[in-house]
Amino acid sequence: MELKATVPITMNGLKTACSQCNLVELCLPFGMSDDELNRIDELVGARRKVKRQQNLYRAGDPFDAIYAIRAGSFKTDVLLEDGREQVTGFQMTGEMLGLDGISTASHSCNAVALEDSEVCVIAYSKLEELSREVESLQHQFHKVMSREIVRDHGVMMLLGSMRAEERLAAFLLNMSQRFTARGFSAAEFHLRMTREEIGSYLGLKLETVSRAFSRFQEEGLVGVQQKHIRILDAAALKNLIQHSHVAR
Amino acid sequence: MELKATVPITMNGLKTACSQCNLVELCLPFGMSDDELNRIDELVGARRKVKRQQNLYRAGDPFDAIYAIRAGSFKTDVLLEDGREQVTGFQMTGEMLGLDGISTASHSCNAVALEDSEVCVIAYSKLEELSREVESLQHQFHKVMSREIVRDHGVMMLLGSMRAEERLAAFLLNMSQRFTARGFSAAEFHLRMTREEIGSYLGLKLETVSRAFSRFQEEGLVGVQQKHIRILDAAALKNLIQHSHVAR
DNA sequence: AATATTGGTTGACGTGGATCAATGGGGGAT
DNA sequence: ATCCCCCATTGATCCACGTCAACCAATATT
Repeated sequence: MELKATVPITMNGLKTACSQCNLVELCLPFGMSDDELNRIDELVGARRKVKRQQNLYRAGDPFDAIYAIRAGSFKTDVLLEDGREQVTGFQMTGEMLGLDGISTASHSCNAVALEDSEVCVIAYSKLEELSREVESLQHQFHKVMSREIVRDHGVMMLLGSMRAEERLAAFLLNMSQRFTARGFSAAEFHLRMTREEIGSYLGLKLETVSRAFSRFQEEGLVGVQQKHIRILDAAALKNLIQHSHVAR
Repeated sequence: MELKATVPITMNGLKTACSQCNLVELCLPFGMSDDELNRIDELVGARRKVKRQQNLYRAGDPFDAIYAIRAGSFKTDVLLEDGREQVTGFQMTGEMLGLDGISTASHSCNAVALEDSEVCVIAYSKLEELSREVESLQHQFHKVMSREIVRDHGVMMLLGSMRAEERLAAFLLNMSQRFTARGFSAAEFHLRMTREEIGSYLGLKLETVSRAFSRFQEEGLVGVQQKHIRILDAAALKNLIQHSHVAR
């Protein structure tokens, strides 16, 4: 899933500037002109590497920065006192992490790397400062937050109104679409999360996820080999979601 | 649930200024100084009345404003093509509606009044403009959006990891807390939504909601008379959520 | 006041997904 | 390269919640 920069590495080592980043089309600076891009180049203070299974931040940590994923992928989750975990999302390159922290100035969930990853650290104070000056940054940031809200509503729909196989179908189509946006195959990809994490995200037990995968395989909708997925009949998956046989 | 303005009505009819509004402590201008309040008085262009069962906006409507609830209450929902409805939230006075629209410049859900209500219309372009000038407005707006994200994660936890009675307990405690914040009784309140709407929000069928209410009543946790609710043992309700007997 | 309509409660029964359990593989660690 | 533990799969059984249905209460309509 690692993306390599297509621009030449500059002399002074690793440049952290957004203007030099090939993820610009997926990330916060989406749609900005070169001029605007130059103005926000100071936004990313540093990069930070996070090893697989390590936390980028934990619930309760003081909030002072948001993060853009430069390479790798993450999950976010919330924990109940009794140990129950709810995965609230999976994030890939170009997506933002940490928006939950603005509300109370401390993070409300955990962010864990699903593989060795790297993020751009965006000091929140600097983001507010710059987005008062750069209109396009302000608007783009608002869009990112709003998109997160819309995405969450979609997950609620999944969790509240869909059956197990519908949930998994929606999940797979969503992953496929996001891989496509990153220039990878829509039909063939590698999941970085376990069946248990998928299950937690979809409100299902890992056995149910596994069985749904097997069923999709039997019916020729997808090819499943552990974490390697091949979408064989995307149309049938879409159909499954909208035309569920059971009235709910 | 109707709140009356405690400030005198000004001569020139209905003043829409935030500085004149008694909901300032719950709403977007929370925590602002008088100076700042005066600067954002132009934010609210108009008020709009919405009758019970009517839409404030629908999914697909072009987005140009967000709304602050002045009086009354709303639900937001998303519909699947096959007719399934997922209620994504219930909103009361001082809370914001329409944030979902920023992302694509068109609304992604429906907002329906649960009773005759009134909202303040905040032109989004003006909000962006003013929040470039007024730092506290900028920050407060970001907090409002972030809070929505955190709330949504809480709902995912509900839907993905909790049992029916836990969900209802969490819902009741949440309602109680929000009524308290508005100066109403924490122990006794009137729900404006039907069992079916509660069920949709909690990912349950209306019969299951009804049975859970009855069970809480039997056990002396709450008094239930249709939509009128009395919380009799809040501690027991809290306990129910964190210490579920079933390991999930 | 009479009637229609919508919303809520309760019972009987069915089922989708959880739980419990056993068995194999793959990939990370060293 | 090898080991071992985590992860995935699959089967058998169970149960929480959904479904179907009847009935009643509350509120709106005339």
